Amino acid sequence: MALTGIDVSQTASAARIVFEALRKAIVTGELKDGDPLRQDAIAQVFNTSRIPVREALAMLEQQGLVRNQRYKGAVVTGLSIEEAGEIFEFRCLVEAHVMRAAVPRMTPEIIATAHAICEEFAVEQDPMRWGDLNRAFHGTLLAASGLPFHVSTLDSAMDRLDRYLRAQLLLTDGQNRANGEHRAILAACARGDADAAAELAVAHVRGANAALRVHLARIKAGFGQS
Amino acid sequence: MALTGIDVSQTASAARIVFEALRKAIVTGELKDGDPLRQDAIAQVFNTSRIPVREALAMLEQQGLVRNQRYKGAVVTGLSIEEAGEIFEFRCLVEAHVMRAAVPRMTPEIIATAHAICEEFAVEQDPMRWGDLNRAFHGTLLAASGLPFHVSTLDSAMDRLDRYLRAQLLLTDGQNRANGEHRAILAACARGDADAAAELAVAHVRGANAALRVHLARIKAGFGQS
DNA sequence: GTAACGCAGATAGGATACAATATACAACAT
DNA sequence: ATGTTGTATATTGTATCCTATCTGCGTTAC
Repeated sequence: MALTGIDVSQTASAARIVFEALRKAIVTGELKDGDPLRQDAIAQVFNTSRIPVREALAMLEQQGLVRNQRYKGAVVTGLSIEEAGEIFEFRCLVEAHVMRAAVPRMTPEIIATAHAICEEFAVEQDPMRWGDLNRAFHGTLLAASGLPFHVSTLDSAMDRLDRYLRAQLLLTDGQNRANGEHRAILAACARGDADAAAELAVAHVRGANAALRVHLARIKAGFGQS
Repeated sequence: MALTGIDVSQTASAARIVFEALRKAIVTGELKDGDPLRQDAIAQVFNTSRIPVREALAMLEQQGLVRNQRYKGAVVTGLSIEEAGEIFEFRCLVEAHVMRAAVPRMTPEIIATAHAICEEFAVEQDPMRWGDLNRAFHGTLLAASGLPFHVSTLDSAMDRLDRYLRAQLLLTDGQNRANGEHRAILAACARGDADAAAELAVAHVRGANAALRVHLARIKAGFGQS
């Protein structure tokens, strides 16, 4: 028996595929706040029936990405400035803790991987990929912590914030700033300075929040309208 | 038109009812780790079809309370000692932060409500209600923080831990200990000492974790078997 | 003219029916 | 006896159909 095969049982159900696709579309901002999600339309896109779509919407609601109103349908949930601010503070709190736990456990391989992502981020031309690379960078470092519950909670928080972060990266000097801060965090990790890495991570998150507030305030004041 | 009525549109869908009922059954320990959840059986219990049941199971999976395996069905997820320990530490981290934010915002009414729950907890005979009262106590204080995302995250963490806490309350001197610690926390809140309240809350959570570890270790060693 | 009413189309919720897959067990070959 | 294979049954995944509810627009009463 020298036969190599892939685990067929892992083939995802339609519901899971739809869930992941919708999740990504919401997180990246492809689907915007308040956009209605029509079961029929989604079912057609994925060439399936509405049953798996409904399961996907139920899951998205649990993640806080969608609001479901009986007999009215699902819409993408937005965030107020206040809500976004709270979630940023949550990230600061938890990410600092996780980073402190992660630094002493980082192998040279992890540092190298993060470094590669960092460099790719710096030279990437396509703004659509910045968000992905940003999350990959943070995810790589945090995963070393061995604290999967904390990390998954941060992931969930990031899902709520990511569209706003992506928008902010595009419209300001965000990419450069993020790039510099990522390098500083990585350097602290590489020299094993957990406290510095945690502090830099917090500053990084707070900076993004501040930039975002300015950006949203401008839009609200009518400057950002197209 | 002096007619008062309730918002009929809030009548929950079958999926939501099933979700809440299963969630409560899992959280309270009525459904135990590894118990299989048969769609047909659940549908019969709630006198509905399998469609809403499947949506409920999808939601429970997002909450981490259930694991769904394609064509095999859903089972209640258990927690290893390590996983439970991590979630306890998460609670310590977040609850301390939320408590610090909550104390300066606590009104006399909130203190009074928490006090009433505390006293009810002390004299309650039915062990099945201890868990509910414990959560109500913590929830009342934390809600004052005005940090709904943090609080909902803590709630989700509690959902994962609660069955173990309830079991531990039953088998040790847990109720007395919890009761004393609750009163100490409440006293700190009442005198506006946020730092003390946060520290006491952390000690309270860590104590529960320690008691639980001892309890689980005993079971593992064969002492706790019936 | 305005506001209430009613109807029609659109859309979500749910039940039933069918397909796909897993599991247990019996029959069979060795 | 043991291991393999076929088959029956249980269970999950999905499609289709029906029902309940919402929404928008035209009608009508005042």
